[in-house]
Amino acid sequence: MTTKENIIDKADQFIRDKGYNAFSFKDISNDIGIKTASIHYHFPTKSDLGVATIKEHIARCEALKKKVANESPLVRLQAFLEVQTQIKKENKVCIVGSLATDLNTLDNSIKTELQKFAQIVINWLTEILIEGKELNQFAYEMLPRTKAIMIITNMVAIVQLSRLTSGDDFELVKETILTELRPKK
Amino acid sequence: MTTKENIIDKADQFIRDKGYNAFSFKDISNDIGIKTASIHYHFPTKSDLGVATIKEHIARCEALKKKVANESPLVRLQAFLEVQTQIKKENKVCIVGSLATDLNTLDNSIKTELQKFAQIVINWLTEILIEGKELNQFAYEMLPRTKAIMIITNMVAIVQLSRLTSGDDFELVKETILTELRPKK
DNA sequence: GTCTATATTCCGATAGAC
DNA sequence: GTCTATCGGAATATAGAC
Repeated sequence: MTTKENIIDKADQFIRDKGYNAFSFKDISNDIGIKTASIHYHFPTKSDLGVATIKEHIARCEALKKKVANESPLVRLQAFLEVQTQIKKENKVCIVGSLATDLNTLDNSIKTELQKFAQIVINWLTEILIEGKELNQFAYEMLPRTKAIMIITNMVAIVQLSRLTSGDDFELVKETILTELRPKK
Repeated sequence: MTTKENIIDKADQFIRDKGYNAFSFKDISNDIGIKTASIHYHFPTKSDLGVATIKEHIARCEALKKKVANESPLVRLQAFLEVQTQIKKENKVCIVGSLATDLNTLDNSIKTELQKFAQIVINWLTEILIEGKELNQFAYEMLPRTKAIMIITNMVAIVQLSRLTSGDDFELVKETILTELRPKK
C-alpha cells in the first residue's frame, strides 16, 4: 500500500469512527508515522482528502458490483448487506451517514462526490431488487427504487442506532430484511 | 424563553444542522447576542450543554406522548412521524443520528443520556404498534419491537439520505411506512 | 517525499471586574 | 448574569531545507 493509499485508508476509518470534523491530520500522522506536513503533500487540503476517500468507496463499490455481477440476486443482495455487516463488526458507521450528518460543514466538492456515491448505491440495489422479482426470488409490492431506499435506510441507521442499544439489533434488522423479501409459498 | 433555554435551543439546532463537533460556543454567542463566557455560566462545559440538550428532547418526547396518549394508535403514529417531518422541513437531522455518528468523541455523560433517549423512543413506538395490532388498525408479522426498529431506522436515515437525493424521498418513505402497516382487506 | 518550523485561526475554559 | 481579558491547546495550512 502506498503512503497515499495509507492516508486515505486512515481517513476513512476515522471518518466512520468519529466523524469528519473530529479527526485531524495529526490523528493520521500518529497512526502511520508521518508528519502532518507530509500529508499536505499528498492532499493539499482536508477537503481533497475527503473527496479522495469517497472516490475510494466508489471504486470499491464498483469492484464489488463487478465481482458479483454474474451471481443470483440473492447472492448479490447478501454481498451488499455484508458490507454493512463488516462496518458493524468494527462498530463504525457508513460513510454516507457519517458525512450526511455533517453535510452543512463540508465543501461542495465533498458534497458532490457523496451525492454521486449515494446514487450509485441506490441504483445498484434497485437493479438487484428488480431482477430478483423477475426471477421470483424476491417479493415486494412497492416500486423497486422505493424498496431499495427502505432497505438502505434500515442499514444506514441501524449501524448508528445499535451503537446505543446493546444486543443483536443489527442482526435482527438484517435478517428481517431478508425475511420480508422471501416470497410467500 | 430564558437565556438558558435559548442556549439549549440553539445548541440543538446546531447539532442537528452540522454536528456536535462543528458547532462552537461562538456560534451560539453570535446568534443570541451573549458572550461565550456567559454561556459557560449556564453550562460549565460543552458536555454539560450536550446533556441538557438531550434532556430537552426527552422532556419534549414525554410531553408529546402524554398529549396523544388517549388517541388511536394511528394518530399516535402520525404524531411520531410528524416530528421527523418537521426535522426534514428544516433540512436538519435527528439528534440521535447526529450524535451516534460522533459517538466516539462524546463524554460518557452524553452517551448515557442519548442511550436513555433512544430507549424511550423505541419503547414508545413499540407500544403504539402493539396496541395498533390488537385493535386491527395495523398489520405486521414481525415482533413489535422489531417493527419499531425498522420504522425508526427508516426515519432516522431518510432525513440524512434525502439531503443527498433531491426529490420526494422523505415523503415516499413516510407514506410507505403507513401503507405497509395498513391491514389487507 | 518527508522533514522542521511557523503562521494563523479558532476552540473550550477560567479569572475577575461590574 | 454578563462582561473583558486571557490562557493553553489544537487545528489547517504554508515555506523552505534536506
